[in-house]
Amino acid sequence: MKKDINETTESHILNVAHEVFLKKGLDGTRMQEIADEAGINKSLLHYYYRTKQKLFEKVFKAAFKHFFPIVQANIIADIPLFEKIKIFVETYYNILQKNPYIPAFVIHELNRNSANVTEVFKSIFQENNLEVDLMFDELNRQIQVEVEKGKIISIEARQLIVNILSLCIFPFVAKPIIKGILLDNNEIKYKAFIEERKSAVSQFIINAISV
Amino acid sequence: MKKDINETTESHILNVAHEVFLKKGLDGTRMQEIADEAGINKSLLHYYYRTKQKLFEKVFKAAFKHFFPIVQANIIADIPLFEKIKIFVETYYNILQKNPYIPAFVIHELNRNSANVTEVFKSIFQENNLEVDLMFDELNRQIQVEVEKGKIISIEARQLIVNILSLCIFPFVAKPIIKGILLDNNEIKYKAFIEERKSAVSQFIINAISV
DNA sequence: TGTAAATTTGACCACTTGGTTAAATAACAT
DNA sequence: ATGTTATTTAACCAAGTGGTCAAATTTACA
Repeated sequence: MKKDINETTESHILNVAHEVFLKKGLDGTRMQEIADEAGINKSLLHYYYRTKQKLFEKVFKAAFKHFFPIVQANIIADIPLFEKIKIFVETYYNILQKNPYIPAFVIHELNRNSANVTEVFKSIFQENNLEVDLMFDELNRQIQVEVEKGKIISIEARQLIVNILSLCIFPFVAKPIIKGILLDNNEIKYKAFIEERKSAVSQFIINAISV
Repeated sequence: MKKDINETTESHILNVAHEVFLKKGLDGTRMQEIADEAGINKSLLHYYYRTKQKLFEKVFKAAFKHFFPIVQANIIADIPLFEKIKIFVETYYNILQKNPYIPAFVIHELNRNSANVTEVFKSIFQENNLEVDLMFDELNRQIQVEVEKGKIISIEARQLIVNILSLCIFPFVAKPIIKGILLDNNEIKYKAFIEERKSAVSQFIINAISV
């Protein structure tokens, strides 16, 4: 990875580390490889970030924020439910197309080290002033209104959100399987497959909850 | 892990290796740890399995087969589509509840080393005499019949299968997130959340494709 | 029982790993 | 120019790492 002319060494290291960690994970990454990839001496990594763990945590936190991006803003937005779903799915697919490897990375590292997960969550939610419970209360209320209008079936907000996220994220983390088994290992077919889902998935969800 | 009295050392090693690899991944696993966990000398691992890579491949292949278990048999079964979906989802959730960490493991290792993925697929499909294309042709035909009867909307078999697998598998690979963020880090709530999905997901899917 | 084969072990090795340290260089203020 | 600080490097280290090997032990069996 080339260093931008107006980029500090410190942030350049972070960019390269992001690239390598995402591809190889914490355990699979060597400090030497990051140094080589960044075109610098290995000691410089430690000069700026002390330890591998600290460098990794910086990268992980940033990646995690990408993983939970517009979720909250969209969920509590004051727009009709079906529209909300459409916008969410399309926005999320766009983000994932730009950052396709983040979900698999985050999921693996969380499964690998679920001990301090909660702390990471807390610090991120505090920084961004997120209130998860309120978010779901709000969504549940909106759902309830539609249910009483007889427009949709009853569904718990958390289950709905997990369904939506499943349909958005899984095709990216399972890319090797989908592409390799279902799509002749053909990248173009995979791209088209994903592209089709941008609209198909929201329609699928809306049908699923429509009465 | 305790060795069964009527278990050979060789298969005991494999069981322990399975346990450790699943938890820590290829890169995160130390041969010494497998040896300790199995209560044997490290040299014995090499005696039976030559290298770490070879031991890993044995474990991975077995895990992968669990990941793609009844899929095929169910897809081509001669039963009504809606029933097929119900049975599939419930069976798959049961398997996942018994092997909750296999999907995340397989997904991570595939993403990490997509080079020889295709070979692994081929050898597994040959061993089990699977014909993916025929499988989907069959399912597409069944879908087409229902479409013409005016009972369901048109959907490509591969997209439908990916939707189903997404809704089944994702809640397991994303367990730390779902449990940690949505469910107060409460294991019982998570268990209940999954349990509810066993029937809810198939209903969700059936609604989604019903006309 | 004796002995050949299979199993298991401890000692060892070359190499890699994350991390340290002191010295060298560049940047900068006076 | 000169001293001061920040950046960068090369050399090095202790603790692992996967893997080997010869010897010890157990098992099989004639």
